[in-house]
Amino acid sequence: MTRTHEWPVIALMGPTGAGKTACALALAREFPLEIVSVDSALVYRGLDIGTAKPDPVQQRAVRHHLLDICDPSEPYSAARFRQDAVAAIAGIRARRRVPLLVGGTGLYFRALQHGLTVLPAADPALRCELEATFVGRGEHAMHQRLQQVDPVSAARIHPNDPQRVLRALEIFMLSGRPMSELLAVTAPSAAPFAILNWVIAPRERSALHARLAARFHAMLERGLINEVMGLRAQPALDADTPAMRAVGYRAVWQYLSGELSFEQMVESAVNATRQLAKRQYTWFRAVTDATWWDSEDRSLVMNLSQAFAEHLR
RNA sequence: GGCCAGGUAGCUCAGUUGGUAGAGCAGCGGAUUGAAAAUCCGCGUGUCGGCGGUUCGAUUCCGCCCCUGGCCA
Repeated sequence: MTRTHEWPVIALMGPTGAGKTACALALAREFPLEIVSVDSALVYRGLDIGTAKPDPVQQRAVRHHLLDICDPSEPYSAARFRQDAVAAIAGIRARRRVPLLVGGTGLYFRALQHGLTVLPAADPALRCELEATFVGRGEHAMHQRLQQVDPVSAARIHPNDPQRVLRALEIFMLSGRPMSELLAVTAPSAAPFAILNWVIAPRERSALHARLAARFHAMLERGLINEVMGLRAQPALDADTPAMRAVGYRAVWQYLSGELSFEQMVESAVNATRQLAKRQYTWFRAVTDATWWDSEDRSLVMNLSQAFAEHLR
């Protein structure tokens, strides 16, 4: 147990609804684990039911990190995640415990494992300013501006992708240098430890679909609408706040403001969940060194703990 | 039973003055560097309800039948 810090960190990734939490808790009964959440929605305080956040009982059973660390009115980021995760893992190892990364946010896994280029941080005020400058100046005005200052990025980023166009322009405004140049000159630094990638997912994604619909109905029964009503009552939150665009929350918000009927809300939320799962598969399939575990396999937990024991040896 | 309106992609519908059809949504594949549960890109063969008839050619016109909805009995 004294050489804990030398073991590679296991990353348990999987699409929403694949049963990551249950697996992690089962492993924690056998090994001295602490869990580091890799999830862009679980960081927000007050988003509990709709994010399927581990409940208080589960959180008492195993120590969890990176849950409820951010107010929903302020945006979290991949860069903050990387810092927070590295710090959390260092702390766990200092306690001579074993860290386990668990989550479904592909960008965060990548940012942690392969690092991020040093770039200027997001600047909300500048973003507002840029939005205001280009509004009403044509569909692709901002992209055309980017074309002038950073043609390489402009060629890579589709004109219809406002988020990335804005970010590239923001980087140029803040640093005076094109994003493409910064990416080219500085290599991102990899994680200060080895990571072993495990993916838990049904072999056939369609196996998830029925379960995701049932799970959303269960969330409604557990009070999801009340949870969103509480969030809507916070003056700092609106429909465009990143946290309120999370799967389920956006649809319930629209339902509460009368844009969707109840049936439309349910349909929209369940569709969004399926689409999220699909995008997660795309991320995980791109992890070339990952070991895939079939979440439908009855002996999954047994197999996982066997493999886990091997790696701790 | 009679009349009317419909039956086209998984769903909601458009369309073809006769040359075998296309949107939205869903679905599928992909991208992803401080918003990522976000944002974006790409992918459309389907007995055009069935059977006959007219025609070089019918999803389109005609006839009969079946189904759905409405109105009348």
